[in-house]
Amino acid sequence: MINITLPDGAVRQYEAGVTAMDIAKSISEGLARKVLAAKVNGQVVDAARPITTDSTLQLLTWSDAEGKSTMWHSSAHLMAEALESLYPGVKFGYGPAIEGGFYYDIDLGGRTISDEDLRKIETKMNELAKANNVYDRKEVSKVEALEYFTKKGDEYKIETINELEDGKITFYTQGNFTDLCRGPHIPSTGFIKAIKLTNIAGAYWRGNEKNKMLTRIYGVTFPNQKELDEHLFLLEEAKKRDHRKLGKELELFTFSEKVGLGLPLWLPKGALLRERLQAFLQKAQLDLGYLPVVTPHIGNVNLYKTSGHYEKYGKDSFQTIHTPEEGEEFMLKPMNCPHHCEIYKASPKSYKDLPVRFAEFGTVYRYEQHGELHGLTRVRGFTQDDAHLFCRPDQVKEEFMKVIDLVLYVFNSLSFTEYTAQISLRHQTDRDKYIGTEENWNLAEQAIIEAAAEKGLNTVTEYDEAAFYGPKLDFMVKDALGRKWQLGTIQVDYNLPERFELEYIGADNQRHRPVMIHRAPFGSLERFIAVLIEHCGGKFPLWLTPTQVKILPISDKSQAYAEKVAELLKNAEIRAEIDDRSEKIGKKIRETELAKVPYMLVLGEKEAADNKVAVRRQAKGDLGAMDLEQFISLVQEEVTNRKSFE
RNA sequence: GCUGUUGUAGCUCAGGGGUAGAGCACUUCCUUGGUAAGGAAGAGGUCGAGAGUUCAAUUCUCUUCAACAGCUCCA
Repeated sequence: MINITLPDGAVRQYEAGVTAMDIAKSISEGLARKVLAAKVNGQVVDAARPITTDSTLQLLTWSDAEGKSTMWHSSAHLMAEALESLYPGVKFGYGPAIEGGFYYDIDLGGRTISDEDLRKIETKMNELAKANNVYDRKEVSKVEALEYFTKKGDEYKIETINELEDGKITFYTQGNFTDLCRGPHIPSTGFIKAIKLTNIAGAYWRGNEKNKMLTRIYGVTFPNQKELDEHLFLLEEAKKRDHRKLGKELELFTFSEKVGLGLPLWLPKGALLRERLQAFLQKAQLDLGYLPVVTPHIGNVNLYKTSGHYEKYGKDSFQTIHTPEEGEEFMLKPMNCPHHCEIYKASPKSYKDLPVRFAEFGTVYRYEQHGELHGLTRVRGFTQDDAHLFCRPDQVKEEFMKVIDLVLYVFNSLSFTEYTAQISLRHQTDRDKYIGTEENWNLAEQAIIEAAAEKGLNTVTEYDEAAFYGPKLDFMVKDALGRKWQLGTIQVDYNLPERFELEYIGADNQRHRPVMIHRAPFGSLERFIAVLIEHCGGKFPLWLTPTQVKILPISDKSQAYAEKVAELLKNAEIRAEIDDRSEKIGKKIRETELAKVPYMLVLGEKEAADNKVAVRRQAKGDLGAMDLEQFISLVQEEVTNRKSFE
């Protein structure tokens, strides 16, 4: 008999060789129907794997992330089976589970497939799922494995097997399909109840563009139809909220081929929204002792040679521009920090002056590959809400914590309530790509880890994600549709102060080197606004929205009263517009609703006579008539408290 | 940058080897209407750009530019 410890701490005894599925059945049949895989002593395995020694056991179901990924991985196999039956001779690359589904890279031997084919493949998959074939695991020798795939003529699998260690190779078979696979898998295909193949794309074998381009088919599966429907609904909703679509509809920004790709043009409404965001952050920063600075859009190439950016990114930047007479070289500013370092150097600093915090909404230009450009989230010219804090080594942690507070204040003010932070450290072994000493790196990494812990942030730690000059703390927010976005960033930098030979005079009357912290709560205004648009679906909070109130006179007879109301709103610093077209009120309301203007004031002879306004809230409807003063205080209260739309 | 798909009016889209289509938006006129589309008339396009095939190309072919999806990249 062996002891099995369950997650709640309960210990049960079973015969050696018992499987997770047996144990599930011994607990309840209902549970057994839901078990997709098991975690035995921390390792995810098939529910049918015999357990031979005392172990801890966690049964994995659809509600566990590992349960989902096991199901999706098995779904990739199911899709492969369907493909093989529909397109004999197809060869298979990799077919993993990914966040939100799975894909399989396949070589169709010159054949192409379309969206209609996806429906055919789905149908076949459903058929095979209903057959409820078991995913059967088999250990094979390297020779056997090679023999099998040589016979099949699948060079991709052969290449993969050649890199595997003999004795650790397993095959999984379901129905008529056998694949090289480490596993684990769900018990049988019948657990897959709802299938959607989402799209087709090209992908290089092993992600290397020198290799052959394979066809990648993406899909997602669920244990019931309802969850698939919800998933499809979210996809629809995401499409509706796409910031590129809303940006056009709400007249926030545009692009012009003539101006250049990746260079957004802000339309008046978008520009005003942007300025309000800037003003909001600027006020918060002034309160926290930041000092505004302004620097030019170009800088002498020597500036970036000093900073190290030229060496690292010069080839991938916009090329330098030259003065006609002297032949001096300038670069478009890819970063604000070198300029800020020079500002720091403009006057001698005492330890009493520190920390010094220079803030600038600095527009930077970076060459991004053509295929990378995407709406406002990936552009070639963008404005960072940048600041650089120069402090003493003993101030790093405290400054870092203050920045964390600021970032969270910004998120909360914009109703991003779910966020995590990623601590990005060096690669654990490969350290050639970093600038700076081992000692400084260790100090910086430690400061971040401690500050994040003391602030009680929900963090994940990633190695090999640090910038070349220092470790960082990146904030990821979850938007209203549950999608994750990377926004703000805080980075410790021991490198630039060294390169720019920044100094301060200490209490000991000696020269010391300050530490620099880069930080940007929004990251880039462009990207942030894109995320904000999608988060709120274009229904901006009242304090940010371009037009707060639309005044809708019922007919010309109410025009004079409408103008009077508009004047009073303007005096109260409320952004209002009058729709004075000779259209019917129904049409004006419809258009204002679609333009997502939060408040409408329907003004007719009745309101004029009573000196009132009839208030309508976007998406909610008629709120009834009230005194104008009452409406103004309603709006002002909502603005002051930075309420989210709903 | 690579692979695939797409490019027709300001927007959303239909069409198709022989004088270019709709709805919305726009302009003018009529209408003065009470909480999600009142009516009429008008204007608006080198069918992304360049070349080729053809008597004839917006339509077919090639090249190119851009957008979209994915891959690779991201200070």
